[in-house]
Amino acid sequence: MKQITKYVIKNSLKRIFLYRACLARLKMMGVEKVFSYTLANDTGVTPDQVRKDFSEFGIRGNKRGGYEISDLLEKMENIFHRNKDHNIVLIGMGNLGLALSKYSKFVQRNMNIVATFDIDPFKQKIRSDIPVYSMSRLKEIIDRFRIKVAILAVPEISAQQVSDELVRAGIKGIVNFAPVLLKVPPEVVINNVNLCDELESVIYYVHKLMQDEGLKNLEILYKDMKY
Amino acid sequence: MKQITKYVIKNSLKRIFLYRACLARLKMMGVEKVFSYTLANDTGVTPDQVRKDFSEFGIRGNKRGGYEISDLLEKMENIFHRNKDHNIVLIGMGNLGLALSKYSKFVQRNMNIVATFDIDPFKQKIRSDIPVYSMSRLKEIIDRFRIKVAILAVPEISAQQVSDELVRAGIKGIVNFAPVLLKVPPEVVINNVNLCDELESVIYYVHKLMQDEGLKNLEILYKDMKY
DNA sequence: TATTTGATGTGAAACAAATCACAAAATATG
DNA sequence: CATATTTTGTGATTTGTTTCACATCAAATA
Ligand SMILES: NC(=O)c1ccc[n+]([C@@H]2O[C@H](COP(=O)([O-])OP(=O)(O)OC[C@H]3O[C@@H](n4cnc5c(N)ncnc54)[C@H](O)[C@@H]3O)[C@@H](O)[C@H]2O)c1
Ligand SMILES: NC(=O)c1ccc[n+]([C@@H]2O[C@H](COP(=O)([O-])OP(=O)(O)OC[C@H]3O[C@@H](n4cnc5c(N)ncnc54)[C@H](O)[C@@H]3O)[C@@H](O)[C@H]2O)c1
Repeated sequence: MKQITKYVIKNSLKRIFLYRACLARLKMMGVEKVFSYTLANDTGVTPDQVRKDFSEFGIRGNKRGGYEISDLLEKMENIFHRNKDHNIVLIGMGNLGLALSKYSKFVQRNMNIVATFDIDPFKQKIRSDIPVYSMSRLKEIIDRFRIKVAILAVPEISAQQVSDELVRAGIKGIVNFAPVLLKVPPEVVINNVNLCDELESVIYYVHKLMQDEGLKNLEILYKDMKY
Repeated sequence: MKQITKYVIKNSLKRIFLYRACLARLKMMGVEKVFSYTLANDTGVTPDQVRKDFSEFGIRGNKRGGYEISDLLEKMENIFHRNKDHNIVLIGMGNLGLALSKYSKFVQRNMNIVATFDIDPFKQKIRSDIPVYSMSRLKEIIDRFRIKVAILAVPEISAQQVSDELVRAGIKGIVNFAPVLLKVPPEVVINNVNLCDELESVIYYVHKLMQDEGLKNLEILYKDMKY
């Protein structure tokens, strides 16, 4: 009945995030306008790609004049629904969960962890701005705040079971830090973040690079690791 | 002089990690053999893809007989240099750094954080299995342990400066958790992990899914979010 | 206002990745 | 031992993504 839905975020979307981060920085520096090649230079992609990506997401500038940064950012905010607040829950207040609950960038981007949950009564006593609830109150809180997205930071062994609970409680998207492939119904979005794999990837590429040094191979590597 | 090298790990490599995780689990369960469709079922890709990926990484099974799990895992260990130990350093023992330093999966996969560093003398007093050094000892330790890979968990504002220090000390690969694009020489591999983006991606896809429900759009979404 | 300049936006072309289709090989079966 | 069956491995094909090339438009200039 349950099926695997293991997703990889599209590269063009990742690049849009990149552009946005860059634009936000430029805006802070007082810059008002950009051209596709400005963004390209700053993010390491080609100007063509910037424009194609914008085209894909329906973002348009004005010919000759480039793009108005505020305008561009506003359009992106709309695309990503960043003008509204997003309430999130976090399950598992262990090492990782605790760190994530303290991460201020989430709030800065309007993503509020409004509640955290843990099976361990001891964890429920953590003094923190965000309340730590017992798992029995999961559905109640998710319903009350109309929460659709959860961060899962429980041990591998409990991940599937907690994921099932989340889906039953109405969660539609999960950022999963446990190194397991969750089985969820097809209408639930899973984004697996596997930090071991991220580290291993780097080790893999570093080895590849050191094995056969020289520019020829650098180029091959670059092909392998496209932006 | 410095240039941006912002990489995205190739999807085929990500899938190999997926297969390996699956194989490890099957092995633990006492299974000895797999077919491409076994792996495919478990990981949500197609059997063709599994075989093509194996082909790309030079892994071969035997016709009709499928693949011997131990053999397969050994081949993968070789590809990923997992038979040897990998010494790593971690910079920034704040919320995230502390969590990462306690993550046992790194050790299980032969990736040992042998030293951590922090600018804050208070952090250097953290009682932990892994020593916390002052930044002044960075080069000394990196040289002593012949370390090539670092995890960067310092604030956004210091990330570039610390990255420069790491590169000067001989680091060739960095997993960067700060939401900035580091400028490094082309022979240094950067893997940016941006948890805000990961969360936002999920919000984006959940919205997309809810906006226009129904199976037709589910299919479109799947195209957007390929395995 | 006409002309030049410079950047966008987008089809077309080139390239890359995934799927298909089937020959080849290993095993099972009669 | 010949034949049927099953699964791999890989060219061929399709599908998707990036790069190229240039028409188009907006602004600057004369
Ligand atoms: N620590 C890290 O840096 C790190 C890095 C990457 C991935 N991860 C992954 O994140 C997850 C958490 O890692 P961690 O190091 O924080 O582990 P941890 O053991 O420190 O924390 C896990 C927390 O989950 C709680 N928990 C256990 N079962 C539960 C359940 N059924 N319902 C609710 N809560 C439950 C525990 O009480 C604990 O507080 C693991 O899957 C791990 O593999 C951790
Ligand atoms: N907390 C999280 O869950 C989280 C999640 C994703 C990304 N991040 C990113 O990871 C980084 C660290 O986040 P955090 O929450 O752990 O922050 P933090 O402030 O808790 O920790 C940062 C640590 O880096 C140390 N530091 C500062 N400047 C330094 C320097 N020049 N050299 C060495 N050490 C230095 C500080 O003393 C501190 O201990 C940030 O870039 C953040 O954006 C954090």
